Amino acid sequence: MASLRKTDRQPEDEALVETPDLEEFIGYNLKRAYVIVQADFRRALGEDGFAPRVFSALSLVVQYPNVTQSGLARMLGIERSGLVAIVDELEGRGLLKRTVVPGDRRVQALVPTSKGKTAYAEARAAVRAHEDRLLSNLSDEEKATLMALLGKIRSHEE
Amino acid sequence: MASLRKTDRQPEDEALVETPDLEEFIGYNLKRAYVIVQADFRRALGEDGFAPRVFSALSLVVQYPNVTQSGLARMLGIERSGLVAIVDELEGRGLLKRTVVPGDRRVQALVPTSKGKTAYAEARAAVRAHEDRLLSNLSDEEKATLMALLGKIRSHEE
DNA sequence: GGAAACTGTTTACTAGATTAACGATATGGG
DNA sequence: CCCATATCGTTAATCTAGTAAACAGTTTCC
Repeated sequence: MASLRKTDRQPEDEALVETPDLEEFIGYNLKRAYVIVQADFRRALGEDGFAPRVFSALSLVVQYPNVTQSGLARMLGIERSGLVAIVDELEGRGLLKRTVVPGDRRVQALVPTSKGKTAYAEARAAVRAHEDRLLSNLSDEEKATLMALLGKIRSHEE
Repeated sequence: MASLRKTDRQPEDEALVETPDLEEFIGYNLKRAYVIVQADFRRALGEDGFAPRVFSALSLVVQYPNVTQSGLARMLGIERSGLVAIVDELEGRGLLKRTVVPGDRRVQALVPTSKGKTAYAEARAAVRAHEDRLLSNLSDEEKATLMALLGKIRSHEE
């Protein structure tokens, strides 16, 4: 048999193989693309950098200071129980504070520290660099088109 | 999301952070879109339907009969150890068989049963219906454009 | 002949996320 | 006012998807 080093040969005795069905599905292509982008994101931000979801949370806290955890979870589309660890991490790194809200002792508003704002600005630059590099084979117009089409899918969000 | 107001914008924010907006990142939009499509996939295929990755594996086994597990894992972009459970499930449901390959006693070729081919044809129809419905606000041309753009990202595979 | 590589598998671990429950608090109706 | 109901942040248990490392058996190559 021939060498099977990098690519796997398919049996020649079968009928000629057509284009795989999988490639026709948007969902499959979406996932494969997402995995690539996510892996590159992590690589770009490094070992002790932000995970994508932590970066997203910090971004929203910087953009919407005094947001509550429930509000943040809603924005991120995750359960508020799942947000606790994320906020713990960000608070542990001194990037935000849980603060008391006068008038409602249930909630704790999330406020970015100045260190948090700086860290976010730096991380955002790193993320932009990562996307610019990874997507350098897409023109600005193509990127805008992709955003618009993903937005059409996202229109199914609550 | 749009219902949330920005609060207490401090002057120093402007200096440090221009418009921190998650929506500008391809990765974020990709993930949000992926989550929606995947959730709808599962809803459409039902409680005891295929999970996306199981569907993908079955698809490839039907189209590439006699593929090995290593080859299949490579095609799916996952580790071969992670494929064992998927193949176990498909074999347990009688949809494929692990068969001995004369000439190489290490590998076990994966062959779809006729039940497996039928089940795949039905599942594929269900997945197509799910995508047609979910993406009904995209024209055929837009879907093709989206595929092409995702393909450009996927060109970074391997 | 022997080192290196490959196959399928098990085991252990991680990350991400969900559900259900909880105590504390807030709110609105009667 | 009281009480039912809802909300907030949190913990704990569980689930899924996926990786990494090791393994015995097998094959390839020099």
